[in-house]
Amino acid sequence: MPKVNKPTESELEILSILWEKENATVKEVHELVHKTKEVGYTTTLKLMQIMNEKGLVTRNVSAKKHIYTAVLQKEKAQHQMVHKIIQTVFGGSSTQLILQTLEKNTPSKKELVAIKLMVEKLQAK
Amino acid sequence: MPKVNKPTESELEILSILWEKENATVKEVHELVHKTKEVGYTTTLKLMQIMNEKGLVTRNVSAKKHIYTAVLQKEKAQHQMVHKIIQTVFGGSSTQLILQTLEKNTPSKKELVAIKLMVEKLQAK
DNA sequence: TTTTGAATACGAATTTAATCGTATTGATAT
DNA sequence: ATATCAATACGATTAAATTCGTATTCAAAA
Repeated sequence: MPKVNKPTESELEILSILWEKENATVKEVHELVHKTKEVGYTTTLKLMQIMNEKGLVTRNVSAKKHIYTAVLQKEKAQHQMVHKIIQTVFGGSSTQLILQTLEKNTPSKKELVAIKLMVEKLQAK
Repeated sequence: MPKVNKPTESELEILSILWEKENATVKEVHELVHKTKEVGYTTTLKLMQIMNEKGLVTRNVSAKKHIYTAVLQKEKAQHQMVHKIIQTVFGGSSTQLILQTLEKNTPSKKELVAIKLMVEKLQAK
């Protein structure tokens, strides 16, 4: 088993930032994290170092300011999380998740069209 | 704020069982939990007692074997979790979640029809 | 009644995650 | 070269979740 590096809550927050910015220094990440949470700089630093050890991110150390990049890709994390949620609270049915999400968050006209197109594309196969 | 009792990982596992069985004793819950995880009886017991303190479950104590029932309802938990995931890894777009889930877990013909019907129902409004 | 065993209660240890203070490093401006 | 200061390294503490051992309780069988 290739080991599923499930990021923790805080790690996910940092990953989101890295996905957004492609890559970033600790300072840049911290500035964004700090907007949301009251937390010290070295806390963010430490978390990113741990994430590096875990292999969730890599970093370029050639300069003094290390440049971090996400290793765990967004799509992978999305899939992991969706899969988990389907198994734990939707009895393994992705359709249940979809139906309920449609009901609770009625998408815009445009989005509904996009979803319908996707369904039809899958039906065509 | 009415306080969002976010269940932990282990608590969720127990809740799933209670949702399934409507209500259950510690022994019944533990037997199922134990199939998946190597964990002692008193661990499950303690968790359920803590969940009771938190208000995630209630219990009927009139007999020696306490009967536990979920307070946090399945739909509520589903919604909480879906909402969270949409915010953290799908940039707030429920449609992104839906499209990706469709792609990754191609539902059956029948399910595709159900989803399409739901979309059309929403479009009609 | 007394014994027995299943069940709960509860304290405490362990593990994992998050936080932070202080030490050290290294580039750059003087 | 040296002082400065931004940046990283790292140990240690705190907090939260999980685990479990032992004590206690209680109903039913003997």
